[in-house]
Amino acid sequence: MGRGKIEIKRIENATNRQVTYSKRRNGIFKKAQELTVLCDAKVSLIMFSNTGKFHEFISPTTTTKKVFDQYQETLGIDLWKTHYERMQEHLRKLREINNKLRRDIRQRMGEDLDDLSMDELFVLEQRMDSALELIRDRKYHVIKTQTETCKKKVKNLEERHGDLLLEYEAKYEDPQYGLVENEGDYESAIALANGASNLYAFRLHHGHPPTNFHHGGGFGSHDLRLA
Amino acid sequence: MGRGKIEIKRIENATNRQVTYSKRRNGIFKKAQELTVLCDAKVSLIMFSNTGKFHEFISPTTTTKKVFDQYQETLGIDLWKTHYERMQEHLRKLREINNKLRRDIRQRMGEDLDDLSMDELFVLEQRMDSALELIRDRKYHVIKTQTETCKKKVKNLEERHGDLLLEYEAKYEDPQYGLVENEGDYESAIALANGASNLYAFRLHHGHPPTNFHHGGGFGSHDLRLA
DNA sequence: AACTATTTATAAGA
DNA sequence: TTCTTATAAATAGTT
Repeated sequence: MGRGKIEIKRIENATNRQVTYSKRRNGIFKKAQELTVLCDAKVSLIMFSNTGKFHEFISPTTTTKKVFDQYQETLGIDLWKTHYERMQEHLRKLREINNKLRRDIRQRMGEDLDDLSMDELFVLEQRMDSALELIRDRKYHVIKTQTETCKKKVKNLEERHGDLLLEYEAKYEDPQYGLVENEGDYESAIALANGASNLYAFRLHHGHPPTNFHHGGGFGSHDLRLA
Repeated sequence: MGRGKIEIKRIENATNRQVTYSKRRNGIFKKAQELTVLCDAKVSLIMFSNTGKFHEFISPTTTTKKVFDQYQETLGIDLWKTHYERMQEHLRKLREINNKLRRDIRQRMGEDLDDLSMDELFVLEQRMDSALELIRDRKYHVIKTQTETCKKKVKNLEERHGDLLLEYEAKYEDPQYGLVENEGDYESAIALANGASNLYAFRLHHGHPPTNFHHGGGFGSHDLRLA
């Protein structure tokens, strides 16, 4: 339809091809639009020119996604099936591992034991026992560390206390110091009082490490923590 | 283009609409085909009639999936993004839970304890201890059940042995039974011998339930199982 | 589905 | 690209 009939084969002249593409693209879009209206149809028309330029027509009554979904539904296929399936499989495996881990934990909590054989029960018991030993070791280590830290602090305080005490007594015994200077030491005196209090509290236990800290006696001693 | 000009609006007559749809569909498909060839373009044309009938044209140089992928790539969107994201989020959560479960198990195995506070260590120890008690209870229950089953079997065998013994002795003492009939009892005699052997083995323990079966002494007794 | 008068699309040229 | 226009193609209404 034009000044001359043309053969339907690739237009070799690039400019010509581009012009024809532009004209016919408009033509086919118009046709798609008319079809949509006249026949109440849903049309999706997507085109990429040989230079990669993109154009599309979509009936106003729908969306491209809907057309894609309906396309796949109609043909009973899923173009992204493998991708989905890989994810689904991954999810399934994770859930499975999850359940196994949960079961393991339940058994370590003493539940869900009915399916275990004698052998499995023995193994579980031994593992629990050695784990418990490790946990107790760790606990005693933490306690020991805390105790030592505490001792060092106290020792430090004792030394500072002794120094202060000496200084304080020296000042009291020496009449050349008036009250004015002593007032500036008010906070030091407070600190001194607190230090002495802590010191006394500690000395109650001094030289008597609580028996609870020894292996085998710690169970149920939750409220005895030092911190 | 036809005998008369028509207004571009929905054709109310269903038959007419259907005929027009059919004619124009062919027209637009032909146009798409020509565009594909003349301009070396890629065209995807998907149509659903108002009755839901599906038709498509796709340039032979491509596939519908490729067009969909290229469509999304060109527009920089992912039409199934939310779907994917939901799955990804699901996967992420599962992995997270998984890691927590693994950490819990490691701690129940006495590993990974460095980050635990004193309080947490106490709680863990107590939980492990009570779980261990449950596991031991279960183990002793299983052992007890097995022992009782074994006892019943032995008692049963003892009774059958006694009966056989009586029958056997009766036959020996009674000269009216010849050797021919005794030969038929060969297998019974074997069974008897085995039964007696089992019985003897059992009688070694009889009346002395192993102390290991009692609560508190079972640890390390893995090789003592009866089965 | 085929026909055909008429409208529409478009090839070539400007 | 857009406009023009001669001509090819599509198709509405009819058979």
